[in-house]
Amino acid sequence: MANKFKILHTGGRARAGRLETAHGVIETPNFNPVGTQGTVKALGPRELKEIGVQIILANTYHLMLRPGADLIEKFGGLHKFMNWDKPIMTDSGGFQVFSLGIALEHGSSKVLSRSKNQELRIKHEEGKPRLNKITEEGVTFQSHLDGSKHLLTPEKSIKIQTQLGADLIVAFDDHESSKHTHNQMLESIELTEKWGLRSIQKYQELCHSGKKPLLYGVVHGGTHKDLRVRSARFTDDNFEAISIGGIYGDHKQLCRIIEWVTGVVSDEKPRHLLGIGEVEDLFNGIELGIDFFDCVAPTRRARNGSLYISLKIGGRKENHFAMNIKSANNTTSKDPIDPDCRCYTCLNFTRAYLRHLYVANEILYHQLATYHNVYFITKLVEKIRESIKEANFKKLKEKYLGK
RNA sequence: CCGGAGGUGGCAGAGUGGCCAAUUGCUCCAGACUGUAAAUCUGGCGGGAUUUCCCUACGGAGGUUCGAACCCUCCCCUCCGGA
Repeated sequence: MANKFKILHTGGRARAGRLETAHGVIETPNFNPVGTQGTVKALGPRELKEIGVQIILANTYHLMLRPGADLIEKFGGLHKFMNWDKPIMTDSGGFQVFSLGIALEHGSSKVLSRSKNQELRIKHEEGKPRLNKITEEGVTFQSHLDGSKHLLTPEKSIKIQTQLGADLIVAFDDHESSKHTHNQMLESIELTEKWGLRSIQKYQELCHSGKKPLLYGVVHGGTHKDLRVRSARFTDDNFEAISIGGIYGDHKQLCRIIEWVTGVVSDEKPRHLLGIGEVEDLFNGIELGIDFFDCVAPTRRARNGSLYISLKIGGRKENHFAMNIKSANNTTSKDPIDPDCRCYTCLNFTRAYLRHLYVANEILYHQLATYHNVYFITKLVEKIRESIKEANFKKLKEKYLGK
């Protein structure tokens, strides 16, 4: 039977288990590399399997706009389209639709701080702000590709996700920034709840076979404890799987939010922390009972020259366990990125060569760098999984993060 | 040798009397990155004190001027064309 989640080991709130899906088993805790557009940037399925990646995350928003859900369905679903026969999770598109428009108005730090100039330029060119409109029905937004207008609703999101054939899907949720008042946040989670119920309804309408996907509800509530708890209870009451979204703030804030949610939610349901996946957060999240993570960190960091390194050569939370391949001191380095790493990149290439590839803008850099980072995170989570089985988690965490 | 063009910060290349320590691009240096509009973005890039500051600088040496990268004279060098 599909979608069977089983916890096999626990240690405090931390747990290790397995989730069965139509496309195979995922061992938990696990990390989903992000493959927004039906590809983990710079890595093919062959490399992903070689690394040991068990699941990837793709995105409803991007795929509905290009190449379109109907087209992918005609190819037999996303698995066949991209030639990946292991589990796929799709995001609902809620986050993108939010970050592409609403963020501009409300000033979401997560989105705005990084693309302010770009946003402003586009705003100027079009002569009007790109605001997305939220109504009870759904979100009207403009495509980032051609400016065309679209309406995304819970029903549409679920429909698209089933067309794509994902194993794990996410209910369509509303997003508010961390700066919102308690009242505004309350309104937001009420909308998320309504949309959640409509997502469930559509899901039940479309999925009845034994191969039906697992539907995650999304817990929101910003940094307000009562709202997070309320949202968590609602999600637990109505969904078979729990995801936590709308995460803002520092690592400690993040811990608080996770703690509130995992303290309320049923133990036997899988829990996914949306969009989070720096090393420090993986340890903290797992300690507090998270089973799944997805994050662009390893892939994006790789492309931007930030490569993960182990404790032995200076990896620590302050530097996000990463070094910068661009640094001048790598120019003549005959060392690999990380002497302890057994990945293809580290076994075969020097820092000097990788730096050269980066500086020369060569495609191979992206392949080798992304391979390393995804490998690093995948193996780290593997190690964490083992540590839970062997009741060593606390020790391992202390080794990485200190006391 | 004659004619023509030109010599600006690591490179290319603006500026042609004060708002120039000098536009811009590249290189270079550093940093950021958490449900990917991201092979992106931000900052620095003569030296020193390190709020409006000082010094050395636009091939070299003089000169004109209150003031010159910018005008004049001579010298050196590069490129193109002709002998």
